[in-house]
Amino acid sequence: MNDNKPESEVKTPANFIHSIIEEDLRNGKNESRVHTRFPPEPNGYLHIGHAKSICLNFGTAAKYNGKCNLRFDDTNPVKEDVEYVDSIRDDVHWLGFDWGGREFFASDYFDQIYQFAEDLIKKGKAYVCDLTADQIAEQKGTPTRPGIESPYRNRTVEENLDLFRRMKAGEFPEGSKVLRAKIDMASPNMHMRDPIMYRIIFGHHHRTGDKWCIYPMYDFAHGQCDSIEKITHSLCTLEFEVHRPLYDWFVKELEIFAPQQIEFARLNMTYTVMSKRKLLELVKNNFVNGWDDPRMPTISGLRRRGYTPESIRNFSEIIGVAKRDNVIDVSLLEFCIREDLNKRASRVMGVLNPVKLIITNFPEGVVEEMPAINNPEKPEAGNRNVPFTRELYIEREDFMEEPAPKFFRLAPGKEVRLKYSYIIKCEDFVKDPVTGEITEIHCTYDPETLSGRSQSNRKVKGTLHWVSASNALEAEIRLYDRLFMSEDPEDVEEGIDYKTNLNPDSLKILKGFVEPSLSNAQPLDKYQFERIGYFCTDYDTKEGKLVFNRTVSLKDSWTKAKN
RNA sequence: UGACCUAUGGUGUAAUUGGCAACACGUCUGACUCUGGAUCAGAAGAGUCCAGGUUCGAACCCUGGUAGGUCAACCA
Repeated sequence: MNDNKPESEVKTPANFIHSIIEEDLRNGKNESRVHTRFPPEPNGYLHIGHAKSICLNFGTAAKYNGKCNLRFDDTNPVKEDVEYVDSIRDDVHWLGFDWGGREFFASDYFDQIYQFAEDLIKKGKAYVCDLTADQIAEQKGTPTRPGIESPYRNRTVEENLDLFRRMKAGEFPEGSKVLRAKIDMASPNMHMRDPIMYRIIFGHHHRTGDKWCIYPMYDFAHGQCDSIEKITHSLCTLEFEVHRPLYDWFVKELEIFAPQQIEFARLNMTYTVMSKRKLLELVKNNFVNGWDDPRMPTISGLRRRGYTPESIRNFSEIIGVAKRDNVIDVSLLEFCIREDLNKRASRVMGVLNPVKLIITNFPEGVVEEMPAINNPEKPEAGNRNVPFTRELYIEREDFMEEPAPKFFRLAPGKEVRLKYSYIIKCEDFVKDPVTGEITEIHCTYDPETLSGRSQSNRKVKGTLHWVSASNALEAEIRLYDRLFMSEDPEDVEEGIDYKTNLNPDSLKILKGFVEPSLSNAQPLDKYQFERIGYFCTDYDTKEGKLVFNRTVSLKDSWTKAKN
């Protein structure tokens, strides 16, 4: 019973990261500051897994009155692109987070990082190595076998400094030399075996252009950037756990501000893939229609699908943060969007798979305006009128010539309520003699069953949605389903490609009809098509052409009972 | 045959630091309903990876196993 408690007093779910932070706060560490960062590499679009990280980083900062920076980790010019920078900014912003002008790029710090490298050389902790990539890999050893030391390991400080400066000056070809940290080739941690700090790349950088021909590796950039920005808690995913000793080593040797790296388990979800590499592959090979295809787990895809920022933030909250590997059931994501859209989406009527229904005792040419409630969950959303006429379309599925048990809908001789309208009775139907398809359903209506009239409270088992055949708008309906058929698409036998698990029916395009109130629907407007599901207007909608994407279906106990 | 990490209902996350395993999703009932939606009421489902130990008492501590994950890119 905390109905009267202000939001801030409501207990928020604890996680191990917040426990660590609260401990730090108690100890007055970092002057009790909390400063996080979200550090994407601009080499792809953000996905729902990033959303988890974004919500964690920005959410944590907000919770402890701290700050969160947006920092692009752009240390590899051959993979990165401004297109991605722009999409990342849009997505983080759309999710509802603001970095208050603290938008940084690792490349902003290249001068400083270069200086750090020289500092390490001068301390005798780094050296220029002339080994080839293959040789370095070879001499690195394996997790169970120690590596061997590079023959260049003991060059003098002067020689190293000279060589490194000449690397910077572009005197050596790509791949001919690297700068390595001098740590321990026998370390059980592979990352401590004289890791590469700088490599030569003559690519064009999206921000620094051709200024540099040497670029720092992740390990010699990330922690340094964190330190420069005085990040207190550097949150990252589990695979960086083994990098932490190196992260700490650089910070210690450089004698610079020491952020604390904390690792958490990345998000996995059923029926989808989450690696940028695979998502890029799906886009590049046209298995989907771009990064923002509504079937993609990208933030832009979810947006186009009709997801709201609130639902994604809530999802991130609900799934929690821990260190064990996890696979979240997509049904939880679907629950989050249904819950949100149930409260906010306007109800409308749309018929996806139409069959004509004629009310034989209703006058021709008459249009009756039926008042309809826009959102029963939100009375202030008001009402609208829906035109009712003699000829309607109803859902083909809502009629059965020979009704199955517990089928509460229309069948010969049966009565049903037309939502916001009359109770009708099925008198007859017309069937195509060749195809066997039902082409027309003939009904009679009872005028006294309209709201407010004498028989309006009569109970019938089923209520159907409908549109007026003469007034409805044609619309393209895109029904999206899960992208993959198997729960774990990547779980394939040796030699089998995960793409064989792609769901061939993940997109079905229909021509349907919607009520005329939708004539002015704008892209991303969200609706509930009564009894069917939540839909949102697609970007492809333009004057005279309506396109709706199905976000998620309504829970459907009839379909479930049928099977 | 190394290092590091992890192990709690079908799924995910808790358990105020040693005190009767809780919440959410999902599943199943029933009520209500002009959405087979929503809402409401209820149920089933784990004895916490295994084996020992400490303790009046262990999901939490100790010992030893087992299983899974990560690490050998001039990627991040």
